[in-house]
Amino acid sequence: MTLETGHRSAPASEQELLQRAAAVAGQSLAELAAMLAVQTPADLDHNKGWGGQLLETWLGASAGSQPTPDFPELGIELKTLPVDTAGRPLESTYVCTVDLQPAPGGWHDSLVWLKLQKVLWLPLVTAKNAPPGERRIGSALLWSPTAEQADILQQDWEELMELVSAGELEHISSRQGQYLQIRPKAANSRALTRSFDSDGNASLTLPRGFYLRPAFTRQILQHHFH
Amino acid sequence: MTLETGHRSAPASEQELLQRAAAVAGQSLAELAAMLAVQTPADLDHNKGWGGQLLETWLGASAGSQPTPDFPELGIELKTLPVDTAGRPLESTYVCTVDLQPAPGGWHDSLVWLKLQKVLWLPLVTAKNAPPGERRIGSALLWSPTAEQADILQQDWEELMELVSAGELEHISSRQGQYLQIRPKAANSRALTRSFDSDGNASLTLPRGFYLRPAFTRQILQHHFH
DNA sequence: CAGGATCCACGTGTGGATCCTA
DNA sequence: TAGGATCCACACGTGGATCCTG
Repeated sequence: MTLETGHRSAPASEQELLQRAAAVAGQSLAELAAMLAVQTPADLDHNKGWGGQLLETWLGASAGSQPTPDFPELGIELKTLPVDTAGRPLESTYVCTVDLQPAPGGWHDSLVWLKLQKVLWLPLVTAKNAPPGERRIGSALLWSPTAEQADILQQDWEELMELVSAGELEHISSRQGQYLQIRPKAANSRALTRSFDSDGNASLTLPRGFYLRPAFTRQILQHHFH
Repeated sequence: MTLETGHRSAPASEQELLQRAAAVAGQSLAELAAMLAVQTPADLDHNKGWGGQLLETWLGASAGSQPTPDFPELGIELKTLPVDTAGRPLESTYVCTVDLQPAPGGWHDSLVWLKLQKVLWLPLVTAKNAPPGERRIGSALLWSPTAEQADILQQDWEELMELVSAGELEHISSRQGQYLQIRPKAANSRALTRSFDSDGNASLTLPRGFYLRPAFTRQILQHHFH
């Protein structure tokens, strides 16, 4: 394995992407950070995305924050997934921002579907109270939803977007959705973004994001590694 | 409706049983207790089975505590089910005692299967902190497991009984089993009953029972009352 | 502002314990 | 001791809040 620093070219194929992931499987994030000449923080309190961005760099994901999959040419989205020592996901997984002034369009036009069609799940094994550097990179899983999973994701998305489109944002609860939920996605609870109410009038509300529930990502990992 | 006291003859048919159940649907347990000339306790702390036994009396279930369905001629087991005001089961449901020195025999010979083949679920609507007399009798549901439900119950039973038969009782956790679990069923944690260990030697352990998880009975009621 | 995510207080669920009757 | 069940402390899950980077 060659030690490289700085940015890296995008992988040319699924195979190359999987090889890059396999090359660091078993390593700690501190080891990967050293290879990339990046500092390892003592905690994630003020840098929650550190692990994900470290692996984006290593794997050669497109820089920047664009509403597209991380590897546009491959149609693959990268998601790191904090798991406990038994391999069970510990947190929900952010998918994308909810468009609160949505253009017309169905599930198959949605950003959620675009991003979830093919995902490279990269477990980060996180022991209790362990610092970020001690997290270990697990075996990557290149996943696409089964027909059943896609059906339920679509149902969830349609149920939620129906309310968004009707301006019923205040009637959306994080408890809705079997696999997919809508939760706040903002700097803080005072942040505001443009939306509209049920009368069609412009208004301002807390920005929201789509998230996958832990129960769903647990199912995905169990299904493949059990 | 005739007011009757004391014991009642067993119902001669499913239809008669369902009619007796329908006759008290909507009533409070205090009203039923008055009809049966039974005292209503102020709480259930020292009489947890009061509601169940009241309805056994009203419906004409066989007296006594025998390891058979409550209506042997009809092959029907009666289960009262405490539910919240939204109709969601609040507690697990006791099925029967676990035989800790089991005779050989499969799922279809088991007491669990015998009792669960046909169950009359009788919801008892229980508002928060409401006394026993204020519980209201709901609409009865005569249920038999679907093929899928029966499959999972069988899987659970086989997984659990394999451990019991191997004397691995101490390795059984209440967390095992998707629908069916094994939990203590005793006067207290010092109670002991005969069993044997993994070396085949006689020993004494806490008596256990089979229980249905609330998630399962919620599924049953939802499926029928949607 | 979109994407990279985690933090943590608090409500819900339930595993273990328990009680009465026949 | 089998059957009728419920009680309740506490672990666990998660909904709402939050933080950094490009």
